[in-house]
Amino acid sequence: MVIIMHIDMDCFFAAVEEKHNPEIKGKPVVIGADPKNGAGRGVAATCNYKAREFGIHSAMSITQAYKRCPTAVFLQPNFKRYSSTSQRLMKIFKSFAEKTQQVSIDELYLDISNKVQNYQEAKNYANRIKKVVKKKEQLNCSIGIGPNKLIAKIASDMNKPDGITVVPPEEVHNFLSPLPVRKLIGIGPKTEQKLATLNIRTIEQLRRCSKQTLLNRFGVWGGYMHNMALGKGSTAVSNYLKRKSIGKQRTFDEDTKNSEDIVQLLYTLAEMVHAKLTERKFYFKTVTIVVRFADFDTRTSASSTHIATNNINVIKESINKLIHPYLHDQRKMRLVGVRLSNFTQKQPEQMLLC
DNA sequence: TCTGGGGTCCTAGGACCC
DNA sequence: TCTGGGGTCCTAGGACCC
Repeated sequence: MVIIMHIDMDCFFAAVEEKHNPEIKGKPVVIGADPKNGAGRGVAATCNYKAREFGIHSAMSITQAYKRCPTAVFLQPNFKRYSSTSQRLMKIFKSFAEKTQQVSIDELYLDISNKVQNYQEAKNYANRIKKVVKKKEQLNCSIGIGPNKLIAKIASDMNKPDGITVVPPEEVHNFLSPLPVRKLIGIGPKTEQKLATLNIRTIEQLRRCSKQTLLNRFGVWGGYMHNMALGKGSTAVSNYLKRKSIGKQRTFDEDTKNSEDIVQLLYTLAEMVHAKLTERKFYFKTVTIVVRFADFDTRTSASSTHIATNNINVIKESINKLIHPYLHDQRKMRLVGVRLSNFTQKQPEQMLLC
């Protein structure tokens, strides 16, 4: 019997800050952009449950969050702190299963099929994991257990914070049926809206819809959605993940039309991206720049070299070439970014000088 | 009114090759 | 003048996730 577990830390960034800074415990805490007394740009990355009582949530604009609770503790994210905590946590989790798959800084799957006999034992196993995490790191997590990754993932979200939700195979249908389609991975606001026009709002309604209807409306993705509604999901728990791209983007403090500032920022981003590239000993073929105008219209433009390289000058030359048409746009720019992709790890063959 | 930054995956069209 | 089909690579945009 396959038993998959999904572990998700509760309000991870905020919890790490509270642990590091005990005097803010019990207060609403928002991690994200600097609110600058209500004039800040950007969004809240996460917040604790106390802040949620004020209606603050992640991805909310930081000025909105500030309006809802000006007295909250606003902190800028300290990624070094989060990633070192994450590394220690992952080490703990990985000691509980041979097959694990980390999906983000605070989330992972465990295949515990060979660790427990049944779902009751799986629940006890989850309790043991939580105890160790609480003792070693003073942090809470929520755990979902099910016959595949999809069910485990949805389950872990059901009893937050500090919860355990177990969904044995025979309960999968009842578990999923009443939930909104939005709970399924990959169904976001757009797909939710399109499904609503077919009168499909719950997972049960999605399951009862004919597969052919979904295939006609959404293509292969429709068939995949139908499978999810039936509770089918992948059980492959593997850590193998190849980096596909490395990028950096930055929002200007104020929208600008100043070409020098724009190119300067792109060069700075290029250097940061290049540093990451060399750290990983990668060679790239494609440079993509992204430009967001003040009206949020976002454009990307890419160019590729025939042979992979790790030369920073290639990045800068591509930037010069790609940014040029956008500098003549009437609108001010809000954000620019640089992304490298199409990687090889081997040194590209030397070009023959002839 | 305002909307960050790091990513992945998919689609669709065009160029080009055989 | 009209004309195929398969494959690969590149580019642009969109949807989604944490």
